[in-house]
Amino acid sequence: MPRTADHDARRRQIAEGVRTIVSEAGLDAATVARVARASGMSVGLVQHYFPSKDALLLFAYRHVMDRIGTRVAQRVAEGEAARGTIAASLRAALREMLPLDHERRSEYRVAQAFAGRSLDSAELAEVGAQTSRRLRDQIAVAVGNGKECGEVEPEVDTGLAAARVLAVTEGLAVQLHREPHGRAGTHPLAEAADAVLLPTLESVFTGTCRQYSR
Amino acid sequence: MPRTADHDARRRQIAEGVRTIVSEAGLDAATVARVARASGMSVGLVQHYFPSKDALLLFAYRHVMDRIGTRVAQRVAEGEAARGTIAASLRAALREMLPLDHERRSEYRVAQAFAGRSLDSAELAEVGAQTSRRLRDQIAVAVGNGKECGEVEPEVDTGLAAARVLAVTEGLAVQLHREPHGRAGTHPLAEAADAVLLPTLESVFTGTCRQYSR
DNA sequence: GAGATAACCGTATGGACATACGGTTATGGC
DNA sequence: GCCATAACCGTATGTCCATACGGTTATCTC
Repeated sequence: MPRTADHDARRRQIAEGVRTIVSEAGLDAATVARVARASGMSVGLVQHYFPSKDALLLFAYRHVMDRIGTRVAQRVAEGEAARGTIAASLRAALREMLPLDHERRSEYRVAQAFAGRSLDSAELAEVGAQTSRRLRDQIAVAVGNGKECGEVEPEVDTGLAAARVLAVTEGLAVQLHREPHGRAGTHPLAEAADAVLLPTLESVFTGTCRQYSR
Repeated sequence: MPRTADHDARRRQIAEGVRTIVSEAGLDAATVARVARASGMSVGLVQHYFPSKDALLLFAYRHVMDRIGTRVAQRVAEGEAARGTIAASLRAALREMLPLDHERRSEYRVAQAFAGRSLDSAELAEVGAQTSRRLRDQIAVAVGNGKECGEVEPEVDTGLAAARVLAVTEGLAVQLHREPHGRAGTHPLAEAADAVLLPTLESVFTGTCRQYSR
């Protein structure tokens, strides 16, 4: 047997290169040659791990979106462990989607760039759609738990509430990214984000939890 | 004097070509040659009216965003003329931003494509930011009018409410575009849109108008 | 009706890039 | 230690495209 390499690790390394380039200079700047350099390898090696540039970009997109989805899920889990209210842990999770710091801002830019290119490619579009569904389902679960617990009125339409919460979060992300300095009156970004997010959350989570733990 | 042409009309004609191509096949498909063909003219003529491709795209982006902004303003004006509630005319205006029919869907796709490319170009980003500010200001005016009229409680923060309404609208647009068939339970798109939009509007416009006209 | 000038056309050119490909190197098993 | 084979490299190739450019046509003015 010849020498071996960790294919998955290599691919992730390349995807990180894509992420860096795209977030700094946009998707058009992500040529194979530049991606190779950014990942510290040669053009030929990148070709070795991906059959085409399309496959490369698709993988990178999935990579980034998975990271976001995972982080959101993680925050929800943390919230449950901390035994806070469901509304509080959902708030923490949703904030993971907002471009509030360098890391998340970078991810947001990448997601935006790929969303734009999704007009061409059904495959890319599917990645975005899947991520969106996954997020909305996670929110819906939180709302459902809220019903059992007493934080949410039983007659609330779970799916609709989830759609509304996701909509306000995504829309807020758009605005935060366009105006990173914060609006006239409101000072730090974090406050502005809560000022938009919390009223919507409170309109769904109107009650308080009856029992100590689910 | 030699023969003359309507420069503005020509430029708009070209911008329409861009819009068609981008909405059907994405920004990458918008080569100068294809734009020329789609607008029914030669490559040379397109060059005659735009100094560079960047300038061409910038103009086209402005063109599309202006159209959206104008349509929104128009709906608000219509609502005032009809003497309905402010909430009702705002609802009509916001629906102009949603990808509910072919026309608006096409515009949404173009806006999305350009938003993605805005990572490269500060000029493109500025167009998006301006449009966003314009929309939020229009909403803020509506909320302000609502206060005078009695539809909105005086202690509501106008800017924040506007940001929230815009956020939910933009976020809803994202979801509608990704799932054009409508979600499991909800039948036509229009209903689904209202189901998300109206609760948010009602959380701002809680009262009824005291006087017959402003 | 003449000619000046803008409107308009088609092709040439040079650059950028994705991909193909032949070659080199290192390392697992024997 | 040797050899098979994957890991890895650099360059060649052909395509696509934005832009440059020289040429043609129509029309407004006088």
